[in-house]
Amino acid sequence: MEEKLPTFESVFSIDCLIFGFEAGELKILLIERNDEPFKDWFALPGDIVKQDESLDDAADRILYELTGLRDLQMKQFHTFGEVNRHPQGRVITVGYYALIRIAGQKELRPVSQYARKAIWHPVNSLPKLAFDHTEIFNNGFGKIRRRLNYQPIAFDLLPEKFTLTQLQGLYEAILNKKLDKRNFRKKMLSYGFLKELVEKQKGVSYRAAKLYKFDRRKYAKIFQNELTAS
Amino acid sequence: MEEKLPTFESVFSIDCLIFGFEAGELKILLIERNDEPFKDWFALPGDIVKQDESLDDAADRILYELTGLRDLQMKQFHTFGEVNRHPQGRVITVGYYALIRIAGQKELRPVSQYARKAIWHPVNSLPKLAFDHTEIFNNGFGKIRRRLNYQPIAFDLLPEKFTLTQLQGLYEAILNKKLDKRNFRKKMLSYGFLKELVEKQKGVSYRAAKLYKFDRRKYAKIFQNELTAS
DNA sequence: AATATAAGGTGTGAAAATTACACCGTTAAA
DNA sequence: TTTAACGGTGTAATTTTCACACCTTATATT
Repeated sequence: MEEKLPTFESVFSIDCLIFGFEAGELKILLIERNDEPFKDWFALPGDIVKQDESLDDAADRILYELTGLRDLQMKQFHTFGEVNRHPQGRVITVGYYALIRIAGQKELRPVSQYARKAIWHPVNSLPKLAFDHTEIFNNGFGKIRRRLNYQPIAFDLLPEKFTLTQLQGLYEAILNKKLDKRNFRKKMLSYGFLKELVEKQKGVSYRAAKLYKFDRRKYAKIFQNELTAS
Repeated sequence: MEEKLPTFESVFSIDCLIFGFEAGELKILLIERNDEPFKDWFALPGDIVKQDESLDDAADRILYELTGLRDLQMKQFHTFGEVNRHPQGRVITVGYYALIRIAGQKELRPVSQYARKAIWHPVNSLPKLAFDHTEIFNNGFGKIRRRLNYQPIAFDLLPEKFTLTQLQGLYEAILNKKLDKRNFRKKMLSYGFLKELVEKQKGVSYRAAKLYKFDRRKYAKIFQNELTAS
C-alpha cells in the first residue's frame, strides 16, 4: 500500500457503538470501509465533529445519517486519544453508544462515501476492526454490561411490547450467561416499573405469553425516590 | 472588558479534578486565574494537550506540573464539547480526576503563567468556577461517589497507615452522610483487603487506635476472582 | 380426537447481606 | 481523680439472593 495519504494535524471525531437485538442475539452496527486506510475492513461508524456542533449533536447527526433514526439518546462512554491511533494524523475520538430497536426500523441507509455498506454483526464473533476500534468496542461494551445491573437500558433494545422471556433472553445475551427464570421474573416484577398488558403474544405455535411495557413514569418516580433517599 | 482576545479554531484540553482529604474534609485543587478570560476567577487546573502526547500522558504531565506528584493514576471521566464552552474558540476538554494524599506532599508548586496560585478548597462550598468548570466538577464528583461503592478508591486519599475512624470519616465526607460505626467496620474488615498493623496511632490525647494498611495484593486477588466468577 | 411439542408460569426454603442499635474500655490532659 | 474524647465490640430482625422442579396452556401433527 504505497499511495500517499493526506495527513492532518488535529481532529476530533466520534465513533459509535450502535447495539441492536435480533433473533436472540446482541448485534452491533459495523460499516465496511471503502477508502484507505483500512480499505475493506470493518469499522465502527463514525465521523468528524464539525466546528459548530457539540459532541452530543454530532453523535445524534451521525446516528441519523447512518440509520435514519432520530431522537435516540446517544451516550458518551470514553475518549480515546493515543497519539498514533490514526495513521493519518492526530485524531482524538469520543466513543458514544446507543441501544436501538432493530425491528420496525427502516432499511439502513446507504452511508457516506467512505463506507460501502452497513451491517448488523453479532457481538460474540466480531471480526478484526480498523484502527483501535476493537478496543473502543471492548471498553464500551464493558460499560454497558455493568450499567445493565442498575439502569433500565435493556428496554431500548426491545419492541415496545415484550414478553418476560424476551427480556430475559436479552439480559442473557448482554451478560453472556444463563439466568434463572423464576428469580429473574420475580426480580423484574418487584421493581414495579413493568406494566402488564391485557394483550398477549401472537403468532407463536405454543402458549402465548403476556406482554409487558416498560413504564418510564413509574421508573422515574422510583429512581427519584432513590436519589432523594440517599 | 473590551480587550481583544486571540481566538483559536480547534483545541483539545484536559481539566483535572484533584481531590485531597485534609482535616476531615474533602478538598479539591483550584487555581486562581491570572489571565483573561475569567481573570481572577477560580478554575480547575488544566492545560492543552500537545500534539505528541496521549490524553493520559497529558493528564499525568499536568498533574506533575501542578503538584510535583508523579505516577499517580489520573482517570478520565467525561469529555465536554459544547460549542461555546470557551469564549475564545472551540475547545473540547477531557475531564480527569485523581485522588491524592495531601499530607506528606511537597508544597504546591507555583503553577504556569496563567495561574496565580493553587489552593485546596472544600468541595462543600465551592465558589463559582470559570467556564463550565462547575458542571465538570459536578459530573466528576458524582462519578467518584458512585464508584466509591464498588472500588477501593478511598485509600488513595489517606496516608498509608490509617485508622478505621479516619477511613469512615472519609467515606462520610465523600458520600455526605453519616454511617454506622459498627456496620462500617464489620463490612470493611469482611472484604479482607485491610491489613491490621501492630503499630498504633500516635500523638492523640485519647486511646490510640489500631492502624491499618490497604493491601493491594489481596485486593487484586479478590477482584480477579470476582471477574473470573462472572 | 389424541398426542406431541414448546414454551408459559408459578413458590418455598436456605443462606447471605444489610440494617438498627448501646455500652464499656482506654488514654491523656486537666 | 476526674473528665473528655474516641476505640472497640455483638446480636437479632429484616431483606435480598439463590437454588431448585413441575404442572399448564396453546398450537401443530397424526
